[in-house]
Amino acid sequence: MTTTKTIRPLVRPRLYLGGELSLGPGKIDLLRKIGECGSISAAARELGVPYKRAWLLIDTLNKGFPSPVLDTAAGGRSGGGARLTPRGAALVAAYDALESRLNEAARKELRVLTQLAKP
Amino acid sequence: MTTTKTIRPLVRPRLYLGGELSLGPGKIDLLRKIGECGSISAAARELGVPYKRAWLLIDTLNKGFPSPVLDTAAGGRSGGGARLTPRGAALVAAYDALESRLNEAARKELRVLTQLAKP
DNA sequence: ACTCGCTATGTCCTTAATGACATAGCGTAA
DNA sequence: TTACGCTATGTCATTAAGGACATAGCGAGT
Repeated sequence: MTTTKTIRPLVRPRLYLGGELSLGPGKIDLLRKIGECGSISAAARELGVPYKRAWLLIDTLNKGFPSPVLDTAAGGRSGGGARLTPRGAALVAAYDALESRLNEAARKELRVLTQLAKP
Repeated sequence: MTTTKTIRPLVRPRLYLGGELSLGPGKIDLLRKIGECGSISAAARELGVPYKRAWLLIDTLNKGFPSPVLDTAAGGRSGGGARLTPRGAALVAAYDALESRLNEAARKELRVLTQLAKP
């Protein structure tokens, strides 16, 4: 195995934010991709998931949070699209901060665990 | 069912330790319980999971790690039992250390996220 | 008016995950 | 030598999750 430049985090937390609402790497990656692509369907294509599934994930977020994470529009020349709301963007940012914080903080403990796995 | 005084951490990481081997809260809790109870079946009963399932989880750990996480014995007055091997105990300890480290380190970021969920 | 690409939603089928139940084997103590 | 409580393993049914398709509606541009 070769070394990689960007270190893939070993810890990608799934958070339980009360009730039915959970937030893990899948939804975050999707959300981020939608932000980049400007539409749910384009993001779904790039991530290789069916549109329906992507939409469903977003729907749980929109319903779970007090206000939607996406602004969507149907119709128009390009068919419409989707953009992150301030809350959606804040979510991605907060998750990213959390993730890097966790991986930084847990370096030592992770080393112990990976050592236990392959000595 | 017993009540627990300790606060349930918001972050309970699932770790991917290479290949098929993953380690999350379920297996750790089971392992810990087995250590307390001295048998797989007693732990399974207390956790409310079928023995088969508990055994299966342990089996993946025993196969995934270079040496087993449990010492088991069938037969005898009490029917036998199971005890954590040094590796098993180290696993639980390392996971606990990781978990508390993560929750401590990420307090601020977690607050941001929970705020986003319920304002 | 028609087209296009998107959002939004319903239905169905297949497959993976899980639980329930059954059973064999073991060894110590009575 | 019998009984007991555990480990270990197989089989089967049920359920939950995921994917594949189908379809309606929208609206700016041509």
